[in-house]
Amino acid sequence: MKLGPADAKRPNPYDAQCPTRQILDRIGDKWAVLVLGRLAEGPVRFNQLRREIEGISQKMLSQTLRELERDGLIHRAAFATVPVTVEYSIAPLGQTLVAPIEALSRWAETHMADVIAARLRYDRALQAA
Amino acid sequence: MKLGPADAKRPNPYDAQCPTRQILDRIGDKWAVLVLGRLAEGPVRFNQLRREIEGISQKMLSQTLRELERDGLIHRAAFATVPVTVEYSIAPLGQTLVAPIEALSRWAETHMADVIAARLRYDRALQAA
DNA sequence: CAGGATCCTTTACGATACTG
DNA sequence: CAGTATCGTAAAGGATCCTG
Repeated sequence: MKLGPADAKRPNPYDAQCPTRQILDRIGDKWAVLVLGRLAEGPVRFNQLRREIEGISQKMLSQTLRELERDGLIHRAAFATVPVTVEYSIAPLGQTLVAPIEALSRWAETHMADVIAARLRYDRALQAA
Repeated sequence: MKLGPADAKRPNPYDAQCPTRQILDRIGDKWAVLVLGRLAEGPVRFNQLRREIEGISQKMLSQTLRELERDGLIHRAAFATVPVTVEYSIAPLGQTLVAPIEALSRWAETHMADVIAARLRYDRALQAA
């Protein structure tokens, strides 16, 4: 994106069609990141995934998987067993997204203490007023 | 975070309190990223910001600014002029967050074409069925 | 100018029930 | 097993009006 003011020459982040915005929307999706993270470790089946990602509803899981697959970030393989078996795995494209996400994770781990301290200061200042 | 399965030894991303999740939530916030990006360019006042970030409502802008300030990512300076003047600027902590966000932006710009192609394939495959 | 308070609509999401 | 469909609630967000 190059963070900056609107500029006709480069993608305008204010535009819903801006690539960065679309990716940010995906990253911002709690479940999408968790699913991608799990699949980065290796292929998993639907219900196994559901068990491992505690708290996700089956609706959100299937919805998240469909969107990730549609974007080419993960791959879905169905086997005609009885009952049917479906295995999800990370796609090459999705693999390339893992590093930037991890960069953000490292920022979070490195600076979270500062953020929390800032919040305490802010809340205390409010209290005083 | 280190994307991976739940593991008692490292922060559990499924936990709402996980630092990574909290940061991801913030980054996922459309307006927060845009505001931070604009402030990275230099200090701006409220209504100027509102004009530059096309499409943001005053409610969302003030709400976003408050959260960013609370997290220590930006700074708010009020001047007792008449009428009052308030200038927002990026804080040192916020500055350190710019790079990881830009990494994500670069990923988006680099791979968006692939994502769009994947979507077309996916949608066409559905159509065929 | 820089917001707070209110209302109202839209969306997200969980829970539940059903199917190939 | 791996989902889809439906429903109801809760939360997000825009529009509008008001104020120091």
